Amino acid sequence: MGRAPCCDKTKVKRGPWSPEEDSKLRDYIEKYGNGGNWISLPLKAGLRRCGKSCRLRWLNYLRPNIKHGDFSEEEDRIIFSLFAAIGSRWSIIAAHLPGRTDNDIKNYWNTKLRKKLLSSSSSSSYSPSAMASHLNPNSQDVKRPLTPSTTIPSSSYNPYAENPNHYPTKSLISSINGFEADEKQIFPYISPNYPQDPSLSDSSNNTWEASGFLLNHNMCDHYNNHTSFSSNVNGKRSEIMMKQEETMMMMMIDHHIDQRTKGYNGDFTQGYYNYYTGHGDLKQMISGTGTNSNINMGCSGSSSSSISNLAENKSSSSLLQHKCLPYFYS
DNA sequence: AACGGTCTCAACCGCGGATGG
DNA sequence: CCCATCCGCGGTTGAGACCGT
Repeated sequence: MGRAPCCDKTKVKRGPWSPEEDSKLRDYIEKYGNGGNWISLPLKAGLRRCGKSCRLRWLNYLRPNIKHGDFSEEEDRIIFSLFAAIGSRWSIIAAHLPGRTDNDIKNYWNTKLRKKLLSSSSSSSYSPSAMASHLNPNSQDVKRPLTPSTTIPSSSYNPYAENPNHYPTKSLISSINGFEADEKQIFPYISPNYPQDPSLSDSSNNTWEASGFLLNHNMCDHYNNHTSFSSNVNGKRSEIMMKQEETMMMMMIDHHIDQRTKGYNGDFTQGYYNYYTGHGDLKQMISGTGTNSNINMGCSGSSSSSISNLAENKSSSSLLQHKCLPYFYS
């Protein structure tokens, strides 16, 4: 048995809205609001429409302060950053772009941005360096030579599936705030001793702390309170910079997972990375002058108590949990 | 001008989650 | 707890616009 329809399709009008219908809907909502019930609204407003259709029309087209027309480069960059970090969570992405609707952004991504990204990348997936080149149009894409692919199941979303060596490189690192670094400066932070199988690690006595890779990331204020950002060494810090750093971090995590799952032919389950952050910025992390904090790699599921305790002992830090790509060992 | 292919984007669909009785 | 209802979201569709030949 299927799901009951939200309204009788034979009694409601469908398809494009007429100017008369628009004005009826606008007038009604401006006078009375939606009354907390979209389903009953069409009857009250004198519209032969489904309530869901009214809601969509209002939210995506009639509501005040909707921005139509071309997206700016800044908006493009925000979309690229957020897509790289959280994927197709259009409503969340829309929340960062005042006046834009999730539907608008989704359409824009599907028709323009995705092609833009793919045309700039040799891979048909969303590679980090392609993302990076959009985060910073001045960065140069540095590619490693192609080697045989891993046996990671293609059903999993894997941005490296077609080009597993297309990891974050200098182009990505340098895209952050114009800072120049190379991968030799970054990847020693990934501990070579991290256990291949998370079940081999003892999370009861904080050994996770030593098994992660060290990364200083100044995201705590962003997550704890969206209205407050920490400043960088120059006293200034923009939200886009935060997003770029977050993207950067996710890509480094991707890299780490990929390294650890190379050749693995079993099943993967979706899991979480637990990481907690300290203060300082990316520059300080790379140069080793900041307060490095631990990123706890590979702990699937909810956060472990040891890491929670660790976070609680650091007043200036916070525990974050990021749902990551489905690369985990099952 | 005519035609066919491609693109755009408003609108629809169905699912999962929240809520309330 | 269960169930019904509604909301919000992300994926998909298709009519009309646009473009190339």
